[in-house]
Amino acid sequence: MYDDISMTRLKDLSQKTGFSITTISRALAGYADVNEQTRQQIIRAAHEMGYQPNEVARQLRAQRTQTIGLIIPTHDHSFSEGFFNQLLRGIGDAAGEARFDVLISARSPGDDEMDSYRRIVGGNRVDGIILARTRYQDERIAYLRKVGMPFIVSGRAAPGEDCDFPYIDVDSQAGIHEAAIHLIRLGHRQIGLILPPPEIAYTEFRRRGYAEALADAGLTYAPDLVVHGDLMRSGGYQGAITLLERHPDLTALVCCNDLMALGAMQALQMYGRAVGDTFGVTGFDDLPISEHSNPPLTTVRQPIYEIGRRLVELLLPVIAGQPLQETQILLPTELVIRESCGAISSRRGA
Amino acid sequence: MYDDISMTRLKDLSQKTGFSITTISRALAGYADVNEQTRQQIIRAAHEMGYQPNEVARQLRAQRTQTIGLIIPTHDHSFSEGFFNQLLRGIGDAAGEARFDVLISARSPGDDEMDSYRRIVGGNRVDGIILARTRYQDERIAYLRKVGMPFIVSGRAAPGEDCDFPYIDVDSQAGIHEAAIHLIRLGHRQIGLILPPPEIAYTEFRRRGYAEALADAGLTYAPDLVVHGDLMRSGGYQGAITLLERHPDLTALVCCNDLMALGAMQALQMYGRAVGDTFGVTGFDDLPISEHSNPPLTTVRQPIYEIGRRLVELLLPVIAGQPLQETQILLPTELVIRESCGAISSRRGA
DNA sequence: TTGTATGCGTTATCAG
DNA sequence: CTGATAACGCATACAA
Repeated sequence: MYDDISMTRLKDLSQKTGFSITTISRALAGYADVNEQTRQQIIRAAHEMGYQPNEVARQLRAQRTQTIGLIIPTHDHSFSEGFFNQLLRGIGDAAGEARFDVLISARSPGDDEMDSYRRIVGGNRVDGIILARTRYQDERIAYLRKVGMPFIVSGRAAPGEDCDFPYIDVDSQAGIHEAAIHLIRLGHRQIGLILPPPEIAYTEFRRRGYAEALADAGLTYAPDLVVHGDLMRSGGYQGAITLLERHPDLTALVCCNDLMALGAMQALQMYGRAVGDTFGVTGFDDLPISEHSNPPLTTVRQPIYEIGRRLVELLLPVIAGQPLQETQILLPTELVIRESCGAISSRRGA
Repeated sequence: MYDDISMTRLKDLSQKTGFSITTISRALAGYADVNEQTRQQIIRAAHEMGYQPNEVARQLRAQRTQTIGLIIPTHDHSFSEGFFNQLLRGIGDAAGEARFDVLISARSPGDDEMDSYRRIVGGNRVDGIILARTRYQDERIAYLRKVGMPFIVSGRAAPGEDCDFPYIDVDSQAGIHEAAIHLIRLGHRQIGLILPPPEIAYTEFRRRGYAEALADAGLTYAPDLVVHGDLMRSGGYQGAITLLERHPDLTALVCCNDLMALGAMQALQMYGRAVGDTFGVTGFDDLPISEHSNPPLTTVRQPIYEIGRRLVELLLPVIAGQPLQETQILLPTELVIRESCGAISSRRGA
């Protein structure tokens, strides 16, 4: 209630200077058809009274918000450590440079996610949306398309689904393929896979990368070597245990993100496996943390920060109504080899 | 330009149903003085046409935005790994539960930070602000106070400055004191300190905690055992090297956040110091990463996520005009002892 | 129970 | 060069 002590409006400037609101507005906006003396007088008054245009009124008037929306499940613990931070940093930087703000809607566990979308998007709070972690039959995408809100997606549609929207994704399939091949080259034959949850669109790409690598090496794909995890440490931990119980002869594990790889390593070490020596583990993402794990994690790097930046750089023209040429971008990954993948033949001291 | 395909307004519902805008508005808002049949008819129409109230118009009308502002330097690399993520997660969760969104303004390197404040705050884009990482003579606080925008601060004013605003902080001084005492008890006498940048308000609290601990143990405070770092790994790395060059007999290092401690450990190990054995290192924050460093970091834990939540919980009543009782909260820290602090006498194999 | 009129603060159109 | 007026979409005081 003790708000707005110094809230100055055009009307106040008008009263102070004696000019009309229109003239004030035009003077401040830099229009040429304002007497230079008048302008100076107005600018001085605006300065004195600490005038700051009401952005909400501007938004209503202009039907533009200079804001990008991002709807994320902050309550999802994988948020706090993993992918989203880096992505947000890239988004924030690029948005800031373009004088855009970022509106974050954090859906709480009980809520319907679509409610957030309807409120933010349908409520005209943003000019465009960045959507992350695509899902099968993603109704968010269907909604955004229906209402015509500019959007860009981090991650393609799942294989076999229509993918006629702008996105940036990395080639998960090739990335996981490379990681699996790396393990195979090191001599591993019993290789488990910890996938993301099945509803996530890229899960199938990663599964395929793994399956292909096995096929390339003449190994058979055993479904019981594959489990799903929750993309957090706990998922990797439990997944590793499950696989270890099923297959005590397991010697390697492909994990579909770094957090799960870290959790898996913990379980493996608890089970007495020598990760980095006789047991191999790979991750995906290359989070900062992964460089400092014990042993340092061999992982499939994706340029998350850069992706965040480019998402914005792609979204802004769409918002401005300029059709893009390059609208679907598939980035390569890079296998970062550290020390978490040993050879199957013990090489300690070799 | 191909926007707003399905943008329905009250006016459209009015045309469709034949009722006035007022009645539509009141029916949808659940007012009792609307004929129940009318209401049903209106609700059905709203549903059919996918009506979603324009939040910007509502904001302008109500002079409230249901939004909390957070202005952060995403370009600051410490953002992506450190304190802010966790804080943001806490803020996001608590805000989401209260149906508030979070507006993030990411100032780019070149910009004047105060411009962001003026635009967001003076522009009425938010109902309240969360301000993090207080500085000396913090002009942001002066500004928020001047314009009467509700705000709450993560971190007190620096010692000796007025601190008549609501905040949540941890007792840095006691925390660092405890860490330093821990090292002293383990036999360390030559203990370095890597502080945050001098302009940060809590820097002096942490310096005092260190100085006090030395005094308690009858050790003298040597200014050349103290350096400032940038709160990132690089700062810890460089700080450790500086101190090591100055004092080759150094056996322990108190670092004012975990990231710097991690960087310092790297430098120390490069210089052949046995961190966790003959050399002791402590951090501050207890980031998830610190549990998994090598060796695992002994650190002063602060409940960052919880702080984020409580910041929102404190801010909301202020926004609602309810004066708070407890307005300045000082939380205790907790020393989490892991393996990065050895005793000065070699105990390898002891 | 419903409708008319007004205003939130801004910008654009148009007339003087 | 300047000003009156309208409109963005919504919600309310007041009238009918």
